[in-house]
Amino acid sequence: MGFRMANIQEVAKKAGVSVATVSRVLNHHPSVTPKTRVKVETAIRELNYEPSMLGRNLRNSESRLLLVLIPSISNPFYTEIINGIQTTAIKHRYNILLCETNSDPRRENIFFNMVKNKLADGIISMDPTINRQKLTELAEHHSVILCSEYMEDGSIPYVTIDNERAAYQAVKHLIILGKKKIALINSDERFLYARQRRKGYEKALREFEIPISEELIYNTHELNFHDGVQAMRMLLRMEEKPSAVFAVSDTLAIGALKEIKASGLKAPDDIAVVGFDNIHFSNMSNPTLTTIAQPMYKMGATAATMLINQIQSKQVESILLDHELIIRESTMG
Amino acid sequence: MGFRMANIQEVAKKAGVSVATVSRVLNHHPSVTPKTRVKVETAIRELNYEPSMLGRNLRNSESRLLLVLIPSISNPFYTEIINGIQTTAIKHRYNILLCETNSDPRRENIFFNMVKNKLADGIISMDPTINRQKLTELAEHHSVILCSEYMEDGSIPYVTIDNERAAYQAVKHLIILGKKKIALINSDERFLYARQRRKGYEKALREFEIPISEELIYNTHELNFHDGVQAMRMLLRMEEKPSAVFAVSDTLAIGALKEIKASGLKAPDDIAVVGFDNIHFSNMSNPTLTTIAQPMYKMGATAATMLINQIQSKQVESILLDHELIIRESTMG
DNA sequence: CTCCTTCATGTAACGCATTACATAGCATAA
DNA sequence: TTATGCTATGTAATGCGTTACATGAAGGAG
Repeated sequence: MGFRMANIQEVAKKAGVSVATVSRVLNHHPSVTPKTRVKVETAIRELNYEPSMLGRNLRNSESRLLLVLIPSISNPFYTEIINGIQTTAIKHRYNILLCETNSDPRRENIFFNMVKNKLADGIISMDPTINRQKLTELAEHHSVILCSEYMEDGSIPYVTIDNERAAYQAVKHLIILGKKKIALINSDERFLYARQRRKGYEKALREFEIPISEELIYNTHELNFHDGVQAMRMLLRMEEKPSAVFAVSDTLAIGALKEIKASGLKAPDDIAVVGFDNIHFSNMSNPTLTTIAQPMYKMGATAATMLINQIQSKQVESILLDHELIIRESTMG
Repeated sequence: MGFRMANIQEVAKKAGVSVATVSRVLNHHPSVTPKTRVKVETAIRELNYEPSMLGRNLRNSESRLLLVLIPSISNPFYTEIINGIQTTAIKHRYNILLCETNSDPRRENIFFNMVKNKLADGIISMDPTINRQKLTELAEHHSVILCSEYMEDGSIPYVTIDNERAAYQAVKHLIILGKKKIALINSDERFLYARQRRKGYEKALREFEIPISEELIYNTHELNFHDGVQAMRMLLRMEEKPSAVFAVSDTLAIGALKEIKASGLKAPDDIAVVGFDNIHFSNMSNPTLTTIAQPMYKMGATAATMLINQIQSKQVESILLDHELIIRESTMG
């Protein structure tokens, strides 16, 4: 594999011009004679030359590459967001690289370094487990945008939804359907969104004067289907079973549905279920899942736009996007 | 954002040594006095210096970054493979970057260039729509491994399963259950795996002297849930409905299941369904899905090992891994 | 005391493209 | 014809780390 591509000097030599002229041809400078241009272009073709991104970045401090940090690609929640990022980036002649951190700090570091070293022009982070301090440090001198998950101090621009209000609406929907004993399957409350959604849950209960019971709140370790099954299993062990469940993610909710069915109960009549995220599969489950839809594509697109603006030294402001409650069979069979 | 990290010369100056010495300290060269080492390390700490990957790559032709090309991250099939790649790569001190091509040739090009330009050390491609010619060209002088999808001419090393045999077993399973009218929901037969799975399907039918009917073969455009629904809908319009379906992907199969249920039929009694891939959700569908499990993690891990070996100029051979038929409710309720 | 070895450290070239500045050449006007 | 301006092109510095080779000093052997 010890192969060297032709470089700019070889092209210059072959074309009988200087490297500067070759560079000018490459960059479509106006001040090149058509005759010279042809000579250079011929040499480029003959040598099969392609300019090195490495040399170019070194000189320009620009790679036109954006990094997108996700904790795990197995979470379908990110799919549409990435779509939005990708499409927007392409439109502005940027490319994106997906970086799966698996919440491993060493890996984070490498990606941060890529930005520091001009291997990438900026980062969109969707990783809630990221090292806040390091990211904040990075953001002092480089372009960083937070997407979906964010930091409350607000020093890094973010785009997200109003988690508290979304959770509030989801739970209110259950209450209006006549459900009183509403369980919450929440994820790890280290995460901001988890704390906010819990707040919304409690707010709805309080508003309708339903007592908040710690027994009805189950915190999972991760967001997998299996965690949902597990959580529901625990909730069904209660003497007086819940009549509704709000799960902070669709994967959890689908797991809960599965367990409800396994225990011989029926959704929504015995237990109604609301999820969160409106992932593709929420429409394929049986029953189909009532859920909160985040404007994921738009969120991604917005994040990308913000990042590109920031790279171009424009002022950017954090944005809250609207969500939507999508009512399906799991609450209104 | 116009910020410059300290570079090696500044560290050298501060420590009162030459850049060479700093570089030696950085690379743990033995020939540095403990005293000098301390001086340099202090300067590094004080300046908050981190070596530039850019300069280093430029010089070393090594980035310790691997590219993983996937057509679309929305396909859960890739999740476990990527896991395997990632874990193996990390073990060898490599990092991976996920590149979603969306089958856009322009984007492919950028990623190919990253390799040509030493921004990455090699590529694992899982994209069946990739430009074969360009990839073959790239592989002449750079490290490339194909994973899951491959090219028959064999000039690029690959790791995959025996698709024909897997399909054969899936269909044989249906036949043994007493099903005679077995439909095939295949994807676009431009793809090698699709042609191979069809071959296996036909082989099983022939072996049991069941006539092959073009009517029972439906080709989808993509692999989405919705394509599966659509395909099943068409198949259910037939006068004599199929009594079993083999779908070449779980997402298609789950779509088919959904449509079967929607039309008032029951799986597996009326129509048995077998999928392919054993994605996470195949265990959550209702009924759970009989499917072919590919050793995805192992496939990824193998691909990564092969790539790293190739980067280190070792000889690598293509590998066929074993698959497994996982029997669940959709064929044996 | 001199010569040679050994080891720590320094010097400078290299990899690649960009671009400010310099220069050559030509054309136009006086 | 000479001076002046303009344009096409070239020269060389720059960004950053690595490493072959050079150099210097110190220590040992004679």
